[in-house]
Amino acid sequence: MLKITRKVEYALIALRHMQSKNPEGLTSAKEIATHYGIPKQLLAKTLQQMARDNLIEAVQGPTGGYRIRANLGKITLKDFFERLEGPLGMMDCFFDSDCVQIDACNIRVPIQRINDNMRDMFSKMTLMEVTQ
Amino acid sequence: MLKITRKVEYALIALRHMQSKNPEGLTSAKEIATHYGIPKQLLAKTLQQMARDNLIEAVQGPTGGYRIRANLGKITLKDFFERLEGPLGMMDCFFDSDCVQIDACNIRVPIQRINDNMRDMFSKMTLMEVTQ
DNA sequence: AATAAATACGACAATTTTAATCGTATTTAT
DNA sequence: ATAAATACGATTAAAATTGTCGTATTTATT
Repeated sequence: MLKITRKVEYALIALRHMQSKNPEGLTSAKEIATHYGIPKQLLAKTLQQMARDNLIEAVQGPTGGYRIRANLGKITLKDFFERLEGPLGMMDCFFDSDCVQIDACNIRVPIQRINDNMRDMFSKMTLMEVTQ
Repeated sequence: MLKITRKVEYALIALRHMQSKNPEGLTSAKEIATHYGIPKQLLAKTLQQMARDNLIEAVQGPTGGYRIRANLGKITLKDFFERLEGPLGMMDCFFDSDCVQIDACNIRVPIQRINDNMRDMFSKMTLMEVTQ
């Protein structure tokens, strides 16, 4: 429990890899996948999603690839996680409240408080702290 | 991602329920399961595990049940989570490091730092904060 | 113009993890 | 003796995650 997904993991690996290079240069999905031994297609999808989110920029065609576009020091981990995986909640009922027991439930509010603490923590950390 | 499991959820519901009652009185798994509409057997297992961990006390036989044994104000959420679910880590490689890419991996250390922050946060909260 | 290497992306399959159930044994109040 | 509770290993079911496939598009290079 309380684990990050591979998607987030691969995204962070990719960002950190690009961060360590010339900011103008392009990095292909293949380069990252082979270097870190991770599945290329899955990584590619993650990169594409980050491109849609304007975190990185995609260049097509051969010699194409990706480069970092956003200021990673200004993107909080909370935003990053939520862009890739949706709202951050320790229990599902925080979003889709089709739980029939929601009235009987006695821990929703206290867990919500803990969750707020967690979101708060991730709001105080930036992507830069992971990638630099 | 970053979700708690049903086991932890059911354990918290049970503790909070017992907390609201006479500390000497006993509560059966059945009572909690029917009251909150959760699976009795699974809840029972969770209660049994908490009993083994001396968080609660079990009394067998008819009229048996469980009562809180530990001082919930002295048990941190980190300890609670780890007793029920094992070590708290955002990536599996923190424990079972049979990951072949562990040398190539470029985010283990920074993620470890974030993880430390998370554990820190849960070390500063007690079970009492959820159950009272 | 043809080719090759890259991104783009929906659909599907496989795997893993989580959740729930089953079956049986034990304890003990009535 | 019976019934109602806990105890717990084994198994099944469901859900979520992870990975693959197939095809389309873009574009530098020849």
